[in-house]
Amino acid sequence: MRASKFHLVTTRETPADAEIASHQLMLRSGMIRKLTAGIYTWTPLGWRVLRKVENIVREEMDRAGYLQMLMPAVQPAELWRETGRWEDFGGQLLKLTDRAGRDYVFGPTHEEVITDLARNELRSYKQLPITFYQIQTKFRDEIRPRFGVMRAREFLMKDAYSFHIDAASLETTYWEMYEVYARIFTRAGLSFRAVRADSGAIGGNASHEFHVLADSGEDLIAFSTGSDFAANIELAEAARPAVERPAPGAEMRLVDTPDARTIEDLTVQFDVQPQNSVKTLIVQAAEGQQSTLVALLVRGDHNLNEFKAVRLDAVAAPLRFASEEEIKDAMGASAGSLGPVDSPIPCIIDYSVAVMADFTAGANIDGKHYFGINWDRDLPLPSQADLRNVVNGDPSPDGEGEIQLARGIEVGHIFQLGTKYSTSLNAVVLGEDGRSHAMQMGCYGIGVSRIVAAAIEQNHDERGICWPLPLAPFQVAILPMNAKKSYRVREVAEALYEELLAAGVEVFLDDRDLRPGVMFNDMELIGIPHRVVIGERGIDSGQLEYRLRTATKNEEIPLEGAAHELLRRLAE
RNA sequence: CGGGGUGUAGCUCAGCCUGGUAGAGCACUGCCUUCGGGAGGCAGGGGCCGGAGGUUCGAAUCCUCUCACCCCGACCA
Repeated sequence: MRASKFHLVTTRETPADAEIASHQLMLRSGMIRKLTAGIYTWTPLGWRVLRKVENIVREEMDRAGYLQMLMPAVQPAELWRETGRWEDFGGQLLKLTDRAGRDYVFGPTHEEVITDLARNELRSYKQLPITFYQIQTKFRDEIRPRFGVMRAREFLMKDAYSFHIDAASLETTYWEMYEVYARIFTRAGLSFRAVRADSGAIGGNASHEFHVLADSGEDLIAFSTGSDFAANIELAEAARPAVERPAPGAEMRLVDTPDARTIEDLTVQFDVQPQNSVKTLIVQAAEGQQSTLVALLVRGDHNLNEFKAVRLDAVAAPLRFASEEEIKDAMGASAGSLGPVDSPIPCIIDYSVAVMADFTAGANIDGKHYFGINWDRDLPLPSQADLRNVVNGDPSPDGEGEIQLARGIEVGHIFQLGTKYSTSLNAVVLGEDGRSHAMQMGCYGIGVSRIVAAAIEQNHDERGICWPLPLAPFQVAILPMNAKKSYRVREVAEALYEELLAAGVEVFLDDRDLRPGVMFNDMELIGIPHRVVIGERGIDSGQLEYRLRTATKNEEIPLEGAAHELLRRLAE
């Protein structure tokens, strides 16, 4: 590609509304343009990268024998009513109405459509197992789209669906897909981690997420230093403390703490360590409990894990924190002065709270805390559960090694759905036994457009993007210095360009006749991995200046046979 | 959806408090000089100041209402 024929529009200044590196760099390099909140145009530059990701995904899916297809983006409401998701999917579902007043959705996912197809097409276990996939635009009306294409409302997704006669077959395909995903992210040149995940609202048994590791990631993932344990923090169990509760060492006393509403206030104003205090959180109780609210207690330096909390029988689903008024009514005190002593509502404490002694908690009297609380002596030990997020240094739940936390960007998610959709949509086949069986299903997603942003998060520096070679919009940039004045520079640049082009290399010739600094900065911003500079000096000495985007120093390659040398380096 | 904020040229922003001819830098067009890390000069094009009402002789500026976008919280590829 010649720069003069390409649409390259870079900016020096960072658009005001871009927060994270990938969003800023995608806008500055001109890869994307915002049309409206959470909806983006991919320019020719961005589209080249998006297509690279898409091709890797397609090639690996095809190689595994999965069948590509294309389903409609606009789907009739009836199907969604059949599965109950017309109501259950919530506000993220974009609903449309046609001129006759019929309802539709713009597909946020395609379980309904594929299962409808499957119930009409699949009759016999002999047709199973089978896996379909598509790469298509999805729309989810996110409450708060942000970070550019990282969390867009309209986005490109690869979604796959598998159908099976039994759970064993589903499991086989599931793990096969796990391997295919690992190959895809490896080929894309990404550093990633597969972790156990909450199967959430989609339902089903096993589920794994694939995360690209990046400090700006919105998810926390936990993995073990001593084993292959890896899980989303939502799911990672906190090991029960191995220690016994120490004997009481202090009297319980009521202390005036008028200005202490948070654990931090307590540690600043009094001689209290966060790990020796207790946080009391009030949530809605499940139907039929003795009280409408329930108190959840975690150590002051721990955080409540809402996914664990909501799974407790006593707690209402979905999780709802009590309002200020509800707290005041039930407890007689405001948030900030709550605790287990004389609590009018049931308490559930985290395992780590059960082994605390001489600890501090609110007194359920505004502006007062109890210091030196001890279970059994001052109040009965309440029921216990795993309520908290794991933290760095916790023992791994499998007993091998310690927990380390890292930030990740979720780019893939695989689920074993079971028969959730095949049952509600009556997708059955005849088995070997001559009877009808609801098909077992799996579903498997990859955020194709999100991968582009995630790759940038993981691969950039102060100058711009550093594409992994498989994702780069162009592999080689040729920068002629002062070409207008130098016939030789033009000749050499053109010859090298043509030679690389003929060899099938995606090469970008910057023939814009700009000042060198502008070209260098543009090529570094858009992240082309290999760069060759052609100038009079180099031609005289028979050497061309070469540099890898991620390198800090120039190298020289011989002018004679430069194309071959570049091809060799590209193949490395 | 709650809480906070911003809307002035393609981009980054000033001007608004204290009403009186709409600005800068970058980008864009032409010419000249310059030419190995975002050059300089000259000349230009481009804005119903988000929109609608109101106050006023006069509104980007003050008031009311709207719309859009961004940030902080719960969801997801």
